[in-house]
Amino acid sequence: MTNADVAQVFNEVATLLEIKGADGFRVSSYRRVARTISELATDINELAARRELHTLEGVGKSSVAKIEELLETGRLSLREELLAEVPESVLRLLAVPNIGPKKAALLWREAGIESLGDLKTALQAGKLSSLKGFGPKMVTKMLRGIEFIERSAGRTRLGMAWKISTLLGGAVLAMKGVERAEFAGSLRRGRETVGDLDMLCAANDPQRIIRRFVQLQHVTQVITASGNKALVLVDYQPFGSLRVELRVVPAESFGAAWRYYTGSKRHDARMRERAAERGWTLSEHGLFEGDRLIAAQTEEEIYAALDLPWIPPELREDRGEFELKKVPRDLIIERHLRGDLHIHTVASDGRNTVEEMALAAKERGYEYICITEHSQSSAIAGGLKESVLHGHIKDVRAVAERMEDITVWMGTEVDILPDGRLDYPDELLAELDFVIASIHSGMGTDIEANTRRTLTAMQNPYVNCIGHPTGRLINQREAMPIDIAAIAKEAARTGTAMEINSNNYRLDLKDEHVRLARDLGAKILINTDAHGVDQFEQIRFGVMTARRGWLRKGDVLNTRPENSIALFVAAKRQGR
DNA sequence: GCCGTTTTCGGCCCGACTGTTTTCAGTCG
Repeated sequence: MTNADVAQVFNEVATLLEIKGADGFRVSSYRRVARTISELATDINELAARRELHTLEGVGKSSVAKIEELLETGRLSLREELLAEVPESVLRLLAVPNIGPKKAALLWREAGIESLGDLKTALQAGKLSSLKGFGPKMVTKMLRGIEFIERSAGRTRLGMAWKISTLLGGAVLAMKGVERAEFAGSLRRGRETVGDLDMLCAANDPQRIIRRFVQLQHVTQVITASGNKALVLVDYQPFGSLRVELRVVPAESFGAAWRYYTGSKRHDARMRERAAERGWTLSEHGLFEGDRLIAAQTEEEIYAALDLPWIPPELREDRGEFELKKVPRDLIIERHLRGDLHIHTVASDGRNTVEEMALAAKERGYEYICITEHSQSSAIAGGLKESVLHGHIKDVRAVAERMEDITVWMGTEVDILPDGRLDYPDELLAELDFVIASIHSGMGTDIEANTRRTLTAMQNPYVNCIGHPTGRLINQREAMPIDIAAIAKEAARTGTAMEINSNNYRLDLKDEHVRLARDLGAKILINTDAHGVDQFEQIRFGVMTARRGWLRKGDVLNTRPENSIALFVAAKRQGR
């Protein structure tokens, strides 16, 4: 079992206990164990073998025994006992708004509801009106919630949410009387997906702003609107629809509200603890000692009052940010990046020419790019046959000659074949400046086979980077099971970088994997995998992901000048 | 279930909102 497997079981047990009505603190301790394990840089099996499980934060005697049981037998008797009482499908009811553990238990016990489908049918038929907490308003809300779940499959990709937020933010800022408007929530923290968009604005006349807001052109449904807030559904085609919550807050306490609604919930909980230790209270209105206001106007003031540096939103996940004496000044930002080494053109499945891509990159202030078309096995993606690649190398070199103020390298995104060999011979790879190797097909379910396949590819002296290492497509395709820790160690050993693919469908490596890989010594490359000039801007999402993985400038290969990249390649080829 | 100790129990983050079997439990963030 992997760390993620163990964590999932603990999470499931927590939810099952919650439905059964177990003590809330007991429930949270299971969640805490799950979290600790999922964020662990070490293999849980190793820790268990070394008898060090008890050293983990929040893991006591009882959890040690349960982890050991899981690792030894692959099963957990507590989980099985609970599942004998509560069917697994009942867990999914919790995704519906206004249904928590209590109502889920009620639905299942009193009405025999075991799935979302059951619930929808029963709600529509008006069969639940006798149940406590299922009045007409609740029924309407729940039905809308179920429809939303069905329509959006849960969460929205960061890239789409970003587009919508930009458009909507502009509309709100343009309203008379709005002094300031900002987004909060998981969008601000740069999470790969977003549930609802949380938006804040500062204005004196909240009711007027709310009235205007619900009448905006793209608002298709008003879910609630009262006083200083509104929850609406907005629809911006072709990007899609999303729920947006706007709160109008006073400018004097904007920082308090922004911090609060940015979350994460766990980060906020830790902040409240810190406030409580000092006998203070912290809320969306500010930091208070009794009735006396200590800080509210800016986030910085609040953090400072609690003896903390201002913590960047991407770090607010309670993953160790409270132990920081100061936030690293060189935490990665977009401006640190000097180039992009994963770019497609019309020669394979891109939409722009080499020259167009190079000019667009130069426009962004990049010093270098690398053209990396697909290889012959990726037929659907217009992969280049060996003979065609020879010609393309000449074409790209010719463009490179002509370009001023930007270096254009020639590379490839070569397929990693099922046995770990590459889709081009070494002699051909040797002619290229930089080689990304990626898996595009035959992503198996066997973690050992997948891992071996990638390890083998990394051992090739011409492979400089593993592209999108897990192959996931957010909301579309699961990540293939692969041992990231093993790959990161080998990456560090062989001098191979691991990619953060900034495309908002991929964001692969994902945040926790980024941090793990960094901790194990791997260098990271943040690329866009741009298939057109319009996609360079997606680098933003890769950088956010990198920040969520706590990367600093020095951890990222493409913050280095071009000669240093060339040295990185040469060192591996020469076996240094 | 965990943790720390004033050490084997008692506390663990908490305010706002909402529907409503009207006085608060349940949910949310």
